[in-house]
Amino acid sequence: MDNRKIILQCALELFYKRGYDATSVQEIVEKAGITKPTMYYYFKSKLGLLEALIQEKGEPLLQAVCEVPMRLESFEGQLYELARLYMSFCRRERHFYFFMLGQMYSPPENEAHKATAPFIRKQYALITDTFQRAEGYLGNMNGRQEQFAIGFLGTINCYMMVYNEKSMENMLRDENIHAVVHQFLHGIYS
Amino acid sequence: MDNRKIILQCALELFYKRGYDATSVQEIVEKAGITKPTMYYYFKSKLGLLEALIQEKGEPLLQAVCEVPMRLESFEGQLYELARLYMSFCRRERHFYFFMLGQMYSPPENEAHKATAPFIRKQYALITDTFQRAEGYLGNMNGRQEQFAIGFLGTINCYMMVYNEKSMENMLRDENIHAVVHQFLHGIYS
DNA sequence: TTGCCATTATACCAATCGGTATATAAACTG
DNA sequence: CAGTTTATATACCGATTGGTATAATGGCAA
Repeated sequence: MDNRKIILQCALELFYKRGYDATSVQEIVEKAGITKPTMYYYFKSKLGLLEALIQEKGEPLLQAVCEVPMRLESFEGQLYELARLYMSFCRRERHFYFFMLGQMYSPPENEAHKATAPFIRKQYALITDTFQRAEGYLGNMNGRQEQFAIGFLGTINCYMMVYNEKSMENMLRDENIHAVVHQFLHGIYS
Repeated sequence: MDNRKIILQCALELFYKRGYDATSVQEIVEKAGITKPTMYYYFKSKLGLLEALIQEKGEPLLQAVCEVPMRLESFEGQLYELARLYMSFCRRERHFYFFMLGQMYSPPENEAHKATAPFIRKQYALITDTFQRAEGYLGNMNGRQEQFAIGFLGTINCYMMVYNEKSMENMLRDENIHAVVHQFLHGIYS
């Protein structure tokens, strides 16, 4: 099999379990069954390895989020579709998603944070656009579009954390997707 | 001044900026203007230093959260008081709070995560109790008390992240406290 | 003064860190 | 076949890591 992909996968699992800083290059190459120069041949540094990981695992999510408004006209429909998208992605790429989630809250001066920040900012920008386009439907948001985006993704992430501790199998059922969006739109009452 | 407290404060600022793993003992003692054996005299290890930090900075928050239901009868009043408490604490101990927030999402096998997990679990337990006691008011929650607790704290944390990037001065105004709890209870509509 | 105990520093440890110079093996190219 | 490129390993680098053995302070009690 392709050594490059093996390295990426092993690195992801170790980054997820131990974090970027705490994972040594030595551990990665041992797990991958290769040696250091091989890793430095494909990725010019430990940071380069992380960047490649973000690029190759993250791009499909950004692409999918991008395409949602092109397929759906209703604002609420877009929200449901986004929730479904994120939960589906999180189930498929669980280690990657929770690793990124952790980086989001990690110190801004951190090397790993800087590598992850653009990917996360792109997500927020796309979701903020979704609220921006709903201006006629939601009324005047007083520039709180980004706050809504953060709150929306935050609510989804809370749910995913809950399901992560039980099982993620049921998470994708329509009633659960509905519950997340409903909580964001209408709160826990009703 | 007390060297012990200087070490704790310097460690916190470095942990916040760079993360626990990426911060070396050498950096801490240099910033504190002392040498390594002094640090190892007060805290027997780097991990011991972190544990002392969590204990001494975190205990007041747990204590305050504990006392909320003793002072207030109304469920919604308790929620407002909790939101005010967290925002006030976050403003007073900003570096500590965001450091803990980052640890919450960090890998479970991580040494630093294990040290912070009990503190975070205690918080969730106390908030879960608040929802449990509101059973008569909220109706049957079908065992979703903990999910509500996670969602409630999650919503508050999202708001604090938003205010952290602007200014935290206005965060404590009554209308903002109200907005957070209202979003949790009634959603972004209404 | 004497002795004890709390506090701090000098100087060091083995282990590990990210990264590389160099050599080699295999595969493609002419 | 020879020459080049791609892919991999051995063996090493200086720097830094968390941690400590040892000794010197300083103040306080007897």
